[in-house]
Amino acid sequence: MPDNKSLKPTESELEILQVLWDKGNATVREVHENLLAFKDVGYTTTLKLMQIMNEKGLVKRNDSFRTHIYKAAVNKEITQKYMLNKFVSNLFGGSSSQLVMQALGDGKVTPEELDKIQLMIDALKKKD
Amino acid sequence: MPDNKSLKPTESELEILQVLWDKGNATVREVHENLLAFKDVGYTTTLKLMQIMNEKGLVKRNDSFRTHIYKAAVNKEITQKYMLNKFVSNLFGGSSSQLVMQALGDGKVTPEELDKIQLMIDALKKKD
DNA sequence: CGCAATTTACGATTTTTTTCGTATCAAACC
DNA sequence: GGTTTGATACGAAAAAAATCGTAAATTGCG
Repeated sequence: MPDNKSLKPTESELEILQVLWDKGNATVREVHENLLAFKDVGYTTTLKLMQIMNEKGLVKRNDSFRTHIYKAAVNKEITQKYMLNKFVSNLFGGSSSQLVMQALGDGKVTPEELDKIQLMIDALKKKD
Repeated sequence: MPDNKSLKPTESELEILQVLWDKGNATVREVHENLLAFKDVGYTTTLKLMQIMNEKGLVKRNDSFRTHIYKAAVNKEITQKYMLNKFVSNLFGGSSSQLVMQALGDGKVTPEELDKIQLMIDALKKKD
């Protein structure tokens, strides 16, 4: 099981992690290009952030080549879960179901996804 | 419908908002006492934060008395929704259903709450 | 080889957020 | 009335996060 130390990525760090989770491996330039799609930021800013993340242990890098190759060092699901807990207690007084209701209400969930969620609910109910 | 300006409370500000949403009205001291339950912070820090929030328009205050009385100036649900959107795009690549699945998986949702969620799903499905 | 392009390293600055000390004022108390 | 208590105002510092400029190194190419 991947590690779970008390790592709390900042918002910018999360943006980078998302790219890495998605791509698996990536260079600074690749990550940066992805960020540019929705954010205006300089290359060296991205670079610096990724260097810091490396020091913190949020990412790993292979620097045996001239162009370093990065990958996430924290597990996606674990990080999501950790941040989700924080978020739920920060904004929903700890009630996950309240958050779920809010999230479903945004109208962006397709019927197919609703089906999947329903399956999950059924499975959870059987457990009791 | 309450206002919706692009107000982005910080983490500390959210902690204060939660107290105010819960209590309706509260003095600085009351809020501060609530914060102390889970956080170590000085009184004037809380005071200052609430003053800033007042300037920003996050809270309103009645200062006709010596001891000011504060209340939230932003709607709870709207704020939750706004922050939720940010969170979903920050951590779940914009997929609400992914977030829902994660949230349900934490095992903290009671069967009764599951029922409520299911009702909501049914209602959403009918809409198509 | 020498030049252009790309990359990392690094330091420093800027911006945002959080924190708190000190001054001041008003009310309550003896 | 003077003192203690509890409140706000305000400025400034500290801490955290984000940004970027510049320099140095490596690679590839003409």
